[in-house]
Amino acid sequence: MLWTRYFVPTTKESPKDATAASHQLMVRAGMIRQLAAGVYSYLPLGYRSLRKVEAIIREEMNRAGAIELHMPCMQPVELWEETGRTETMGDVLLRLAGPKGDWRTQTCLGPTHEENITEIARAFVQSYKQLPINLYQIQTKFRGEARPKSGVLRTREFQMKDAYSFHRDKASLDEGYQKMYDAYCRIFSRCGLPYIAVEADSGPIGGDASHEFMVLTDAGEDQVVLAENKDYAANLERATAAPLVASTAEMKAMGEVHTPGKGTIADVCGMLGTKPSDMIKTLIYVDPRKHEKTGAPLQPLPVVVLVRGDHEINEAKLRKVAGGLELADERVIQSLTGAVVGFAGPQGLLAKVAKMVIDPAVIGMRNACTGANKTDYHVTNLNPGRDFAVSDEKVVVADVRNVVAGDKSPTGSGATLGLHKAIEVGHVFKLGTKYSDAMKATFLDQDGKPKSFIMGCYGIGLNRIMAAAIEAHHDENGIVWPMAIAPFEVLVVALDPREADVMAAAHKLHDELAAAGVDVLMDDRDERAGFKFKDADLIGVPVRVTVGRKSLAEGVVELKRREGAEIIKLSPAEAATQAIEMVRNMRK
RNA sequence: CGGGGCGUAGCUCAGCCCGGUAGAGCGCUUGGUUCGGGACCAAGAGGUCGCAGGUUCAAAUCCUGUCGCCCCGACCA
Repeated sequence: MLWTRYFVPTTKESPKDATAASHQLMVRAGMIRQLAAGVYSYLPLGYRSLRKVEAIIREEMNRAGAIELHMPCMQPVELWEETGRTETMGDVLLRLAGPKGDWRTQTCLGPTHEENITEIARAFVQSYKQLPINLYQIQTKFRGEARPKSGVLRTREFQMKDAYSFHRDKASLDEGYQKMYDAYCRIFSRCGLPYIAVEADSGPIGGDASHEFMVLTDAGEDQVVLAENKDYAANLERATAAPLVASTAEMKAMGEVHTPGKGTIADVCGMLGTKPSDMIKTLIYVDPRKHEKTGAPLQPLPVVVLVRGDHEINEAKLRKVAGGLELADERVIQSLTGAVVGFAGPQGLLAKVAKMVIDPAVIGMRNACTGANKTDYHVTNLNPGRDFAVSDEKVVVADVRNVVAGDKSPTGSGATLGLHKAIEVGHVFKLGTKYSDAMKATFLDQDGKPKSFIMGCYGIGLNRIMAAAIEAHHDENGIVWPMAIAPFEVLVVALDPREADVMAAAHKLHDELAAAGVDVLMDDRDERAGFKFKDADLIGVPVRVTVGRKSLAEGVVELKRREGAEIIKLSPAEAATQAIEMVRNMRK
């Protein structure tokens, strides 16, 4: 491929608002172009790379025994009503607009395809003899993301590989899940990603086991908890820590202090000189659900949640023990505690609430400080068990906090946990029968009885793989592509395109490489050397062969890898051989 | 959805406060000089100033509305 005959619109400047390195570099390298918020065109260079990612995924999925099919982007809303996900997906589900009663209003663009695939299985898979089966597709997904960001890391339209497996029993699901897990490891390794697999929360998609494949980088939006000895890795939403050591301090007499206007933990600590870890944070939640007809709240009483002052509530964990709750507004808090926001404490509240959820870290506290349920006052030396109940039918003691850096690994190894930002590039779930039950998708088992399919589902974000690869592999000059997903494998730079000898040698190199099956691009532009080297580094082709007038006069060309500074001078023929060798070694 | 910011040439931005001929750099075209790490000189092409109303003799500039984009937060296979 000749650069002058190709289309690589590189630029020196990148959009001011591009903060992620991958975003800046993809724009500057002429790989992508934004059309609308969270919507991108893939220009030839970007598309070549995306197609390579796709090919690797396809190969590995096929190798793992999955079968490719293709489902529609355009789907009837009715399908989503079968599983109640019009509700749970909310605005993420993109619906077409149209006049009332028009077919368009009953049509949406698919954000994922559990319903679609389950419908297919329901129609065609009737016997246990057809199981297990894993069906996948690589296809465009649409999601009404509230806030697209970081270039192609979070978009409203993106490419996804989604696979769905169907099983007759748990053991078969476990096997299928492990097969996908292994396939994912191979895929991400081949793409050159420094990934880790972490335990994950399955979120609204449901199911009981799940792993996310993460690439650690500050450009990511997810938070991963990692033990320093690597014996534990989990998404923050899901992560737990070893129990904290309970204090054995002697209980002191409770007191009350005047803390005018000090409604936050930081304020109170600043004034009283206590540590946040000696405070109890008292949060008031309400159940937002209402009776369909009357509009009255299903649960009129609030729920109180206690965590230590230096800890944060983990809403996902809270949802599991107390259902979907929302933070109460000022009015509810005032009427419950008799104080303005910022002065709530657990003492004396139990009778007035539906439930009190206490984080175990709070149980282990002694002589804590918290709000006095009286505006501008706090209490000191509050003791769980003595000053408020920690066992009662309304009390639930459960881990509802986020792990913090410095916590210890839940494996018991004593390893310290740290927090890291990460990009989620893949996610595998054991779904169980959530969708097959809802959609009455059954097969006849050996005993002649209908049973719901036991399902798994497995997603990979192709665009994120590209972006994550760039986040992990770039320097101040540009992208440093892993060979397997580089848009081109070798760049032949012809430095003096008006010299017949140079062009003849460059063309010959180009043709030899191409004939050997190497993806080769030749920069034949009539530009100055520096300009072409800058572009070469920017687009990050892994192997560069420079053909220049001076060195050619000595009978050599220059071979250089994008990573590393070493320049090898070789005869053109030898350079071709070595470049081909390099490419083969680096492809994996 | 809450808070903030920005829409002026293909790109990055100035001009707006204080109304009066629409600008710079990069990129592009032509000619010349240069030629191994984003060269230089000269001459050009290129913009209904997001859109719609309003105020005014006169609006990129002031007012109102609207659309789009970005950032922080909330949300999130």
